[in-house]
Amino acid sequence: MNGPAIRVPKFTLTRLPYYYRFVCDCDERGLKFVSSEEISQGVQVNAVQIRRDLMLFDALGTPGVGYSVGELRGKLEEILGLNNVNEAVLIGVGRLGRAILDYPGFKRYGLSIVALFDNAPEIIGEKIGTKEIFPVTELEHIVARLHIKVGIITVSASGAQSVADILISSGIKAIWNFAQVYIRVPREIVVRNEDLAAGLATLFHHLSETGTETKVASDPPLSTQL
Amino acid sequence: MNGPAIRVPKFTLTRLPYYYRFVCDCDERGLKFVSSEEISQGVQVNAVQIRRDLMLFDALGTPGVGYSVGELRGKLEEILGLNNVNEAVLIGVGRLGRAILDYPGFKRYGLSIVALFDNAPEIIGEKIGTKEIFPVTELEHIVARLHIKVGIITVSASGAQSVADILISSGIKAIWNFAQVYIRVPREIVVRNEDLAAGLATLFHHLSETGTETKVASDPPLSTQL
DNA sequence: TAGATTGTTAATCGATTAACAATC
DNA sequence: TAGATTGTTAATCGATTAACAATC
Repeated sequence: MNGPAIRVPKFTLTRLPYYYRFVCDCDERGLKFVSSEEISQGVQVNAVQIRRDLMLFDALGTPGVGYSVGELRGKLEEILGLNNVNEAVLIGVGRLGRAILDYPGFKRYGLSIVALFDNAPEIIGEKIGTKEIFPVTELEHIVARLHIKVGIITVSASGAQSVADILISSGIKAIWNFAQVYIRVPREIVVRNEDLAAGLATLFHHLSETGTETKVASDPPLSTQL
Repeated sequence: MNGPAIRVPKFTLTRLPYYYRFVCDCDERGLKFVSSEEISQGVQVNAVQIRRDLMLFDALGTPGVGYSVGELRGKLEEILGLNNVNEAVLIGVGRLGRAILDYPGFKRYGLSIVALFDNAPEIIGEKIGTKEIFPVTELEHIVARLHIKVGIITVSASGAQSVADILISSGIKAIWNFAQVYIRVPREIVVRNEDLAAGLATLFHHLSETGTETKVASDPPLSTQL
């Protein structure tokens, strides 16, 4: 499909979603072309960087004109894997789980949460929208049967690893972990440990710096584990 | 207080919260000393990197022994500005706002949300725990009077910039933005744009890569704007 | 054509890691 | 002392930016 196996720089990948969001906005405003300089303004990334990043994926523009908005959008969707619907299960239907369940930003990304799980007997069977909450004992079974590839963990820290283990043994490929612990997984499983508190800490650090020095943090939200 | 104005590498700062979490865990387990190698295991960061990062802040260990858990914890708290209580206001008391309001990870970080704001008449006056929801028209007034330094934006994308503008004009110093837009602020204000969907996108990308190549993403959640 | 903006190479910059003497 | 683990320098690696010819 692609040439000689592109090696994507770690940080390029974290910038792509921002380009994507900006290009979607352009698209919705009806723009046909956009220059790297304009994207640069919108996402706070150097224009050369952007051209270079896009080049890596053969998302090419036209000299003197810029990038076709429609084409670029399509290309980014392809790179980011947004064309296929990504089915997921979510474990832990507390407040955080519920917030994620209707976080507006996911629509664009083709994320579809197809089943919910929790341990608390009093909410099992409850429906949120069209989705029923199942007991965690059903997790392995359902994930395996529906061939779900993504698991979202929103349980407490103490329960996270065991949930992860169940997910892995039922054939999950990627885990998005919001619990306050690092979970350990085999090499072939993709994990993203989302630690909101860590973001907060860096914010506080900047805040505690005195006057002039304060450089502001933005956020290609960064990085990736091996 | 400090010597010749330490210049902290951008990424060092994003790793610190992870060290902190690990060291807290050690502390709670009653450990007195921990080596850079042990921390390395726990947070998935090279041990040399850790020693170097800590060195920058004069968080020194003892050769042959390791780091004093208590001392290191204290030092990290100081660096991350966790000793002073950080008062914040939260604007937008929807599901996301409520989730953040009781996200367990914040306790450690001295974040205290002291007032809530929303526009929806039907929830104004409602109390969440001990905190009342005020109308957004009161925002400027209250922030200024209480000298609040941190604002958390959990409104929809369309409302975010105007909320930010109000916060800024009432003297806020830092903004933690969960809305799906980049907000623009003056240079001296610290912003962290938290885009959960972007995290999702990188997860999907890894997922769509074929077989052997799949290196997993972890996440010193990254980065900082200028 | 002249002006704009691209793709790409080369130069710079910063972050990571390897190596090791110093220290408990 | 011997063993462990540090602090720190030097070497490597990768990411960013400046410069510019090629192209529309």
